[in-house]
Amino acid sequence: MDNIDKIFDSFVSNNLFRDKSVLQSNYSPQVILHRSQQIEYLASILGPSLSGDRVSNIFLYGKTGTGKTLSARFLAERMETKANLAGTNLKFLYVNCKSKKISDTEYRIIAELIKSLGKTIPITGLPTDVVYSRFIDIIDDKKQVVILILDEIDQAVKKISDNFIYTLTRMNSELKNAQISIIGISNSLTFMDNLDPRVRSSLGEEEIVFPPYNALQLRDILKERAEIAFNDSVLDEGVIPKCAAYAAREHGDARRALDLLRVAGEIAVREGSKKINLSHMDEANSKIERDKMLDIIESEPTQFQLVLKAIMNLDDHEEKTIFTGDVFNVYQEICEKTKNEILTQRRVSDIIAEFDMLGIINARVISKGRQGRTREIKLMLSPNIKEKAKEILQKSLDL
DNA sequence: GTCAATTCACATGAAAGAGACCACGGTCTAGTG
DNA sequence: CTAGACCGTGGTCTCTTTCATGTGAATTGACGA
Repeated sequence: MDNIDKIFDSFVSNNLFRDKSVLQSNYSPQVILHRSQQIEYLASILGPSLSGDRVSNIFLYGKTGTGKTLSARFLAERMETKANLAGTNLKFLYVNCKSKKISDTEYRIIAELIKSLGKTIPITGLPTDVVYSRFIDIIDDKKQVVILILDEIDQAVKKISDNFIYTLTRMNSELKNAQISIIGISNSLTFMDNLDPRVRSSLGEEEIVFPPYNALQLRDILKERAEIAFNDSVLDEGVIPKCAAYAAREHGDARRALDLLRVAGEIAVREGSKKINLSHMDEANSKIERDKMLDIIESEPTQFQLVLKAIMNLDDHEEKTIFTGDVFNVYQEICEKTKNEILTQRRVSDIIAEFDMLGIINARVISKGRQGRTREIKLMLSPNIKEKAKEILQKSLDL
């Protein structure tokens, strides 16, 4: 009882946060710091759309958390209001190709686009070309300029194929009244290189690079947001610089920096502390790291967890490096014990590759001469995460 | 000793099947006037 | 007569399996010095 009261009290009387939403990633600030160059350039390219002209397709790229999405949406909003005043039909459609809902299929991306136009379409069940033509119909309904913002477009292309973009860029030729342009946003800098040349030239009519923020710029951003988010003088000296430094190490990811600050705040509130200090920061940093991993592990399907379990068992017992064959054997044992279906080696091999992508393990393809070719696997979880991960696996596999 | 062929133990690709899902459209049922 | 429940259809999606082909170096064995 008392404890619960205490917990509640710490929330009620918490005078650290003024407005926490400012630190959430979907918050869009009034001003965007250190991006004026990019934004102005973008604006100058998009400008003609205000008078109803088609504008070049644009390709934005930069690492995560460099303000690509933010800048694009910021400008989209401003331009839409401007267009309203001027009486031009200008529409921005924003789609994140990576979000779970979309789950990276051509069909759903179009479906999402249609939905954001206010029309609906079955989530599945229609042939893809029908969806396209319906999309075209809707857009071509009246004279307007439509600008598609395709966020994380590299993900879409990886899962689907690049002729998806090609179709989109070619769509203009089928439109009679409307004009369509594309803003592609990508995290990967090399994304453009392995595209079909036709797509590359049509998508990349203009390119804007978003360089990572350096520690100083991050500091400015953090300071600005922190002033709104926190009450006065709750941040210890050095918290923001440290936060900026952490994030700068992670290739200048501003989103990460803001998360860090928010979590540090939350930890401080929970502790009932009056201030946020450096130790909160450190804790926040490891918590974010840990949560991310554990979340991934927990949400993984059963078979993936079984394979991971096999890898962890091997990692526990043996000092020597782990190979695919070993994993598969242990995996089979575990499956028999837990009465799970046993997948083929082929599939397990893919699963291991996916773990590699997730950063849970580090796998390297090596050739051992006569002993064949295999992956050399190393578990990349730090000890305390590993323990937690074990618990999660126990829970979700045994019962 | 040297060099090419062999061979291992998988990696990597392609294709195709199983099972789940979902809107659509038609049919059936029950409730309403 | 109409709204809602219920089914079959046609399509997609994801997860797997099956079949095929690729691969890099340790090993082998033939060859020549």
